[in-house]
Amino acid sequence: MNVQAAQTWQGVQEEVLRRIHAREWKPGDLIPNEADLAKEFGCARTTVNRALRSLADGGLLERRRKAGTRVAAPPVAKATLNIAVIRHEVEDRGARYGYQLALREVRAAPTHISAALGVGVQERLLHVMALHLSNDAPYALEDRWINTLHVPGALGQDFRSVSANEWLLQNVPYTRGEIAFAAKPATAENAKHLNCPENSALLAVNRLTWDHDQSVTAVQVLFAPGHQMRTRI
Amino acid sequence: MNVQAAQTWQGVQEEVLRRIHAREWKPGDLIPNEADLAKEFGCARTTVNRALRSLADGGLLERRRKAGTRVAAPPVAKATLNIAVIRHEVEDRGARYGYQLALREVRAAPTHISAALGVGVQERLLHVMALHLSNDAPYALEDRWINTLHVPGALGQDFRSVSANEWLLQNVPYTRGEIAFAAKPATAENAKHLNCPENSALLAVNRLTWDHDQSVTAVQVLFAPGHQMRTRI
DNA sequence: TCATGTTTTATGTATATACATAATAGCATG
DNA sequence: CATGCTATTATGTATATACATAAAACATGA
Repeated sequence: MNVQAAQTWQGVQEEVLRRIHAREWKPGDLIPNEADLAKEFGCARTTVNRALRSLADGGLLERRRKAGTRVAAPPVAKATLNIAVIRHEVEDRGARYGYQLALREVRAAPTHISAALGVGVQERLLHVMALHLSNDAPYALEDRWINTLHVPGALGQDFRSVSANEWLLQNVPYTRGEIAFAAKPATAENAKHLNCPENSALLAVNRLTWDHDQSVTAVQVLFAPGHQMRTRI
Repeated sequence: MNVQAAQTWQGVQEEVLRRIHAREWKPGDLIPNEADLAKEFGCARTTVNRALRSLADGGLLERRRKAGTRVAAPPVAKATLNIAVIRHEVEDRGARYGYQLALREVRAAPTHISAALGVGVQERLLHVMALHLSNDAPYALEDRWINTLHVPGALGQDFRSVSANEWLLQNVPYTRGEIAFAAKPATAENAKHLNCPENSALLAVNRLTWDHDQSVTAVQVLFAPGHQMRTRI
């Protein structure tokens, strides 16, 4: 057989990938154990382990102690989207970034927001709406509620020049969060800000972040019509 | 200082994470090198390397040879979405899956499709449209073009009981692909299939997959209004 | 001053070895 | 026959050691 090959974990990974793509090892198949592969490739088991672990992280292999390693079936594609500061997103596209604060108020939140943030319904929270611009055209509309019980420092910010998006990321840590992607029709208010027809289809990204057991912020970002989020698999 | 701690790479990772969250190491900061951390934690450098590498994979750290390791600034959130077979997606939600083939034809594709697939404009490709149902309600509309030059076997499938989505994943390997998420208004035809008003906001997922340098398929999946894709960060 | 070559340094990787752990398979016992 | 114990096995992890490599820092010479 094609013995030898590379002594690097990347080399092993490549060969394993090749066998999967070539259907030598089909989805669901049990592949040889690490020790055998190490012997075949003429490298240490550690090296094989590194290669297989990396593929398992990527979802292409499934590993269980004693049971062995098998090709994932069906091969799940993992799309990794980078959720960055919106300013950087715009600048990375080579466009000029602009920012406009549309609203800043402190008041009790709608029930679905206070419930999501895990605070009392009568609790007064910081509500910020802002428009992000790309080359002076509306790019995204940010609608955010900040849990001021956990982040009192936000009350001292006017968010007129630095967006809440950016300020929070730089000043308030979070340990976990949830993201949901959906399509929503533009409300009259959305349409006014984004300069698009009412009921336009908008890509909505909803985020909810937590710092340990304290909620930090709930935000909805609505992108201008036609916006795409892209990634490779 | 708090010496000792864990001898496991997960333990080291936890402590490093704690320091980042506690802002002991702020975004942009250079953190101690592996050898020093190993000495501090009383473990091998390999163990520290494993912990830091894992955090770097997750986007929380940035590492460069000689330059050292620093806390990523801004901390980029990576949202990983699992793109699975639609049938499994429905069944995982505890719903009954249904499938209806809406159209199957072989003809020249629109130019944007043939361009994306890298085939001649007059090339006849396999075009399949199908509806995926969840508890008999429309769940997603799949609009797919298959590069029959590379996947001639698809011509022998009628896709009446097994969806192209599933058949391709089980029978045709791919090595890379692109995914784009967007919101689109429902066309009259979309609306008819998805049983929703025309111009409803629909979440659209476009995928283009390749097997080495050969295109495999281009597909657009339109989800019924209100659909969300969720993930944790 | 600038370009170029050299040294230094932090991360990246490979290896042998050892032990830990999860899960299966087989065995024994009631 | 069911049930629980035990041995086996494949992956998971920790360690010392060694060397590779990228990149910054430094030195050198035109």
